[in-house]
Amino acid sequence: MSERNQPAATMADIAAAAGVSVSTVSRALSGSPLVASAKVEEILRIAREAGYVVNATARNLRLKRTQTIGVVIPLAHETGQPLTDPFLSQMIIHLADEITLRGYGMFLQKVLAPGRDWLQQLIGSGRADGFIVIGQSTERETLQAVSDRYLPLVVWGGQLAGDSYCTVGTDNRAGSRAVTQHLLDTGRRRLVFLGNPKLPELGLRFAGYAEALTEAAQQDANIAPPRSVSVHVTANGAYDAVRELIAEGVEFDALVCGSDVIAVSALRALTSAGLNVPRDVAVAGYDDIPLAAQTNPPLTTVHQDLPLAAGTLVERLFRRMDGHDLPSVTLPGALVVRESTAVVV
Amino acid sequence: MSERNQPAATMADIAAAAGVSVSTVSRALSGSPLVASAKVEEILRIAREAGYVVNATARNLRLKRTQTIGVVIPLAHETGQPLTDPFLSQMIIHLADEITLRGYGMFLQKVLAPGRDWLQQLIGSGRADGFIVIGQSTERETLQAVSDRYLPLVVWGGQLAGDSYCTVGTDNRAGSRAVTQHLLDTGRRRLVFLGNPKLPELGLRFAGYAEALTEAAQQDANIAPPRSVSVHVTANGAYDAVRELIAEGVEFDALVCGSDVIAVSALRALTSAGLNVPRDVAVAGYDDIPLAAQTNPPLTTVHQDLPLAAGTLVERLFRRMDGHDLPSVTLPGALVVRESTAVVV
DNA sequence: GTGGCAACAAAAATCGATTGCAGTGCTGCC
DNA sequence: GGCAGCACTGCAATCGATTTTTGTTGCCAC
Repeated sequence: MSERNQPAATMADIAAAAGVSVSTVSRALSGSPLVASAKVEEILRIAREAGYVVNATARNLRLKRTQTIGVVIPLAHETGQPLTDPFLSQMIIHLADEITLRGYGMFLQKVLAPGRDWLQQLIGSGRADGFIVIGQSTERETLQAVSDRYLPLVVWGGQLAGDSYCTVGTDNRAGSRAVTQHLLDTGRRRLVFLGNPKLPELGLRFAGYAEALTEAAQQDANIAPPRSVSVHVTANGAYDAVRELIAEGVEFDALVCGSDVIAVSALRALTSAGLNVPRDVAVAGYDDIPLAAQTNPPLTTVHQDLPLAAGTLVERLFRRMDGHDLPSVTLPGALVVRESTAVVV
Repeated sequence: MSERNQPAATMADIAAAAGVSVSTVSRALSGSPLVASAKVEEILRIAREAGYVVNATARNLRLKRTQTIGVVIPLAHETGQPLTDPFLSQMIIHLADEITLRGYGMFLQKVLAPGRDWLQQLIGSGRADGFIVIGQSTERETLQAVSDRYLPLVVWGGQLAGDSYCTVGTDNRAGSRAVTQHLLDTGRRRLVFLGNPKLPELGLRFAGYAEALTEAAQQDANIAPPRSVSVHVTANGAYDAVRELIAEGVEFDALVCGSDVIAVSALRALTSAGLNVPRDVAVAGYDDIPLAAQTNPPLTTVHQDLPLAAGTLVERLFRRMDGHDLPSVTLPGALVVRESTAVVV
């Protein structure tokens, strides 16, 4: 819009002002060699003076592409919760970086209450040339159904058996296994997993935890069997869960948390219950958010390389947009040992 | 797209399948009373079976509205830096919440190297019905120029004298003044400000700091004059700056940091230099990001209510989109005292 | 029997940019 | 003389939905 409450100039206006046809203006603006260079300059000058900008909507309609990537966050599992996990919000920023770098825009959509065809709707609407879905939530079937027919789609999250859609994520199972092994190696014997294993990523992390435990139990009968405590995604979910665990008299000397956010909350709960970390209980997280290095004590966790993850997601997506049907990628995670799992002598 | 590599169904296809005209389909889909209800049901059924979704681009072109809000992050001052400040990334998430709640989509755009008319371009492109600009960066003139002619624009940031565009932000000057006063009250005398005062928000925070100092100096000659140390926005910017400050032999017993991110970095620098916080040096931040409560020691800072801020931004924007020319708002900030500024007896 | 009026459906124009194709007037070659 | 080529330019169709206009029913009353 050039003036307040005044319709924006169109290409036809510029054409009229320059005394040429609309197509000539279009070509001049797009640097086509089919227009005399003197005329191009004049048209550009007039367009500049009029503050003319090509209307993206009209162009998109005509060209059937939007120069836009859709980033979708389905939140089926905990409706209404604001998404405050720093890991995810940082992910979005990094995605924005990568997408902007490639000259695309980013259309961010939170799906509060996924309906029957939410993803179909989004894709069908033609708002974006490709989609990145952050987290599978409980929407695996939807993703599965859509990916059979729609190529430019990439999902952030753990790779699950039987899923045909393209995911990018760290090896949740291996990461969690490494953390659990580390805890066992440092003498912990009664490890509880904190998080809802029904969510895809947390399920894999629970599996890794359970695997390590079961294996170790064959050597050492003192190792308690796997046990998971589900946790709400609210700010105090883990806090409440841990307090409850203590109140119930459950014995444990380590908490394997499904995420750093859960771990931080668990730390608070333990401390407030008079337990010392790491002396009485070791705590490990997952993600390595910036906060993890700053907690008291600093948190042992599994590092996920966010810039790499975002870069890989976007790179995969663009190649899929070019028609290549690429498989899923599993990125390495790295165990980061800090004081929250230290051995107190 | 309904099938891989197959063009999506259009309204004309649905019309043909239903044996009616396109306009009838359009009306049926939009619930117009001008179509017999039996026919409506049949059309809806056919559309559903075909997996038909109205093409947003075409609709937008026709209706001249996009149901989309543009969120823009200009990064003129530190080009190429990924935006990892948790405060800003959380802000984006909260904005996404508010925007989604109102049935709009969010178009997120990072502007890496603002050109002459970046905002004009963005607005003129017609990609969004209104824009939220996060941070004024060095782009005050651009904002000024645009806001004279374009109403649906709201800016997050400090309110500066002479700016006519609509801003929403906390009272940076007062917040910083309160922190500084708190430090003076607890016995600190040589306070250094950490951050680049040329950036709008940091300028206001520096002003508040300087005000408090200058006033107090009239009572107490021992109070050192205001002094600011500019800091790069990189991960280690503040770290380096503080180490340098120490190396230069500058004496200080408190650091008033322009943001929590700066403060956290400063904490590390002080600790690594063998200084104790808060005994030797008090450190205060600004923003109250989640991390601030978890640092060692926990950080005194100025809390900014992020959900409220995002809500206000969006609410203002929507009312401006309705044609109301609303003035700027200043939200309250709250001093949060934690151990990083405690008095050690 | 027909004029008048609903009630509805179909055709056509609209939104703004892009593009295939058909000119434009002129030169040069066969 | 006729036709191809040159270096452009412009007409008109296209994209897919919406809205306006126009047209066609059916029904009732006079």
